[in-house]
Amino acid sequence: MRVGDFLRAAERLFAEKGYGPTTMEDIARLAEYGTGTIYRYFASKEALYGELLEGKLAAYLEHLLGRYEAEASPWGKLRALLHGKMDFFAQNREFMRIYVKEFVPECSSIMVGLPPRARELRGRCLALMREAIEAGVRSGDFRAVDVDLAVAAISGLGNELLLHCIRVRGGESIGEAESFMMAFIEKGLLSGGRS
Amino acid sequence: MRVGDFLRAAERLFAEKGYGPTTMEDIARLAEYGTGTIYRYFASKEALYGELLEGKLAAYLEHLLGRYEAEASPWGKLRALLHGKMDFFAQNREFMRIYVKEFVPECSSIMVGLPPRARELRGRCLALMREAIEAGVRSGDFRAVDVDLAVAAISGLGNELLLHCIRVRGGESIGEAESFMMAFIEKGLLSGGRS
Amino acid sequence: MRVGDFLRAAERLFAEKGYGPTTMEDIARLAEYGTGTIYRYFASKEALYGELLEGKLAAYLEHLLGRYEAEASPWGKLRALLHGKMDFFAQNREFMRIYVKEFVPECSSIMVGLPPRARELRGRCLALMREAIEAGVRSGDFRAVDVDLAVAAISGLGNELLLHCIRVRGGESIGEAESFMMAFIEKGLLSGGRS
Amino acid sequence: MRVGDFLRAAERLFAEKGYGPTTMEDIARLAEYGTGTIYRYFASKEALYGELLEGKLAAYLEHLLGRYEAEASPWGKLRALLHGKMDFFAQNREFMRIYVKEFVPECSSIMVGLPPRARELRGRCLALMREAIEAGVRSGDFRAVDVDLAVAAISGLGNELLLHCIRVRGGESIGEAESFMMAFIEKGLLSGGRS
DNA sequence: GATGAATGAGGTTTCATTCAT
DNA sequence: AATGAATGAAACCTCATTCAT
Repeated sequence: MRVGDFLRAAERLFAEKGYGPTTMEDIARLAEYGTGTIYRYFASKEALYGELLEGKLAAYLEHLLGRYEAEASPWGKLRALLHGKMDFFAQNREFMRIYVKEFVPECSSIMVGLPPRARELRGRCLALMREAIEAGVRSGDFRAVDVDLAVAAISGLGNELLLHCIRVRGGESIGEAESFMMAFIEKGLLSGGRS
Repeated sequence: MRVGDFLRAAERLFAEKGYGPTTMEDIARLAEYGTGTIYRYFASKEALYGELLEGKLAAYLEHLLGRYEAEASPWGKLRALLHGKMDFFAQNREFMRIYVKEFVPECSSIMVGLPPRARELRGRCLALMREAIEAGVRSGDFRAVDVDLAVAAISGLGNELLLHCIRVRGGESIGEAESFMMAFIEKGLLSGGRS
Repeated sequence: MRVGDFLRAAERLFAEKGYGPTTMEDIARLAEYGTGTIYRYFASKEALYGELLEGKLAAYLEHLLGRYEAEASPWGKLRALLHGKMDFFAQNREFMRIYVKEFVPECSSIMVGLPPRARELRGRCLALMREAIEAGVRSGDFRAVDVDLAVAAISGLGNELLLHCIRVRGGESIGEAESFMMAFIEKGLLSGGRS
Repeated sequence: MRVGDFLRAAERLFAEKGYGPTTMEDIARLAEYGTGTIYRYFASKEALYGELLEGKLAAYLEHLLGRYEAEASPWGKLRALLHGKMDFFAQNREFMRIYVKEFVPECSSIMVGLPPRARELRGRCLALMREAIEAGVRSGDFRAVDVDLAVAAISGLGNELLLHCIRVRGGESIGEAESFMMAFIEKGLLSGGRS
């Protein structure tokens, strides 16, 4: 399908060079179509970018939801989300770079112009983690933390670990990073105490 | 000083709109100079960006070093670094957005073009944390974790918490976020165990 | 062909105003295209200039070669070259101005930036005359002169005569100038002696 | 004298880089004055260029006139002019490059904007040669040539020989070139005949 | 539907000239 | 008188978008 060809090409180029430096001609050439053809499927460069984000985020949410709902306990749900994240991005490394650039610095003015649906999807992904943590705090499984801070901390931690795996280790050791992450979230860094 | 005027204006605009969408005319107008004047102080837009990063990172490193060296224990050093980070970025919110955009997704191709000195400074900031964690692991104060993963995790966690504070709470509650972060790094999220 | 349109427009404007004062917009307007269109065919202003020189010099060399090789005697060859020169530039008056500006003052620093192929072509044109004169000196048909000086003298003499024809006489009397040149080269200016 | 400092600096830079690429700041720096100071002595870049040309051409005319008037015979006058030319330019090599660029391709449109006095001075230099040749033709010392063509030919020949000397031989062998030129003008290139 | 040549608005950069000091 | 920081017009060049084929 042509739409998919363009999205795939755009994903690769946006991840490699960033949004600005990527030209519509680059995308068309990589997708092996004429430049003008893109405009039959996307209204503009911005719209193409928006649809790319939306599509990927929808897949990400789907990916998380299945695992999330299969678990009952808060800690199980949280582990499912974290595993799902590592899993999804390990298989979508190009998208990960876009995702991080776009959402990590989700400060007000930067988001201007982003399609509302992409925002909403991203919000629903985060809401799952919020739910899990809230439940865990309520049930006493987790410490009595500020839930929003916990969501932010765990998100950032996971993103950076994923980037580290790709950056330093060529993406080979995501399993190891995941184990580390689980232990870190469970027990922190200091030794002693919990056996 | 003119150089400072331009750097301040550039910092604000790069933080708000990102590098690409910010024009030299924007910067000049905000600094209240003519467009051509910038070029008496900076060779190009890229050079201006580079000098901005370098200057800020040098200040950041300085800021960290003082606190870091004043502490003796690994946990003290790590806390000093984390406090120094929150502190510095709380006072340099605009730079923080640039910092996160630039360094969080430090994947190979994205870094191309960044001035080597900025890279080096950033590397030295991270090296401090690496040292502290390594020492803690050696002394047995910290669990026997992979040091690189720990550095990545703690960096990402801190960045995201900072962003969260600015994003959601208008930057008022950095102290609270810092307390949360310390406890999270110390003990993790799960309750029980360590008293 | 578009490339040709641009080359023709550029030739005319570079000849009239020189390289610096001619703008890409001038060229585009004269060629009846939009400014940006030039860049689909030429990488830069410099590249356009280079390709213009190369194309014309290649044609000039071709033009000379045919006549040159058809002659056997040194004097015949030299006359062929001189006639070929007058002929070619009479039909390429605009290029002549560029040629003279570019190659007459072929002093080291001025040549910087000229495309190597253009230099080479120009060198091959001069080499033909050098060959002819060398042969004539060897055969005794010509006086025993320094060949390099003779090449320079005859080149400069021809260039200036061509310019004179265009300048003063509107280019109508190139035939007359050619006759003068042949006689001048043959016998010099002084009367008496050779019958 | 400041005016002289600026003219000297401008001469050197215009000769090296050409008119366009030379900036007023370049000139001021080389003359060791502030940029703005130039404008106390010259109305504009163009005016500076014009005055440079005028001054040099006036000196050139002076240089020629003395030698010219000291000779009585047409051939003597012509030789005086040619020797004067080689002499003057041998001592004013930087100016020579400017002179050639400016006057060799003296085609209508290129001269637009040149100060009338510079044109006039250049005209008077050429007029001397014209006079000498006219006299020689009238007296029968020279062949019955078209005087204008002869002036053009001899001018171009001399210019190119001068350039050749600087280009190829580093300006060391102007004497040799002058001898060649005299013989060439006298007898042409072909052997035989006149002893 | 598909194309890719054409476009021109807009960005970066240069530099002759001005003017407050 | 001398300066050099400041300027802004104008140059080169890019690229998202259009549209005739």
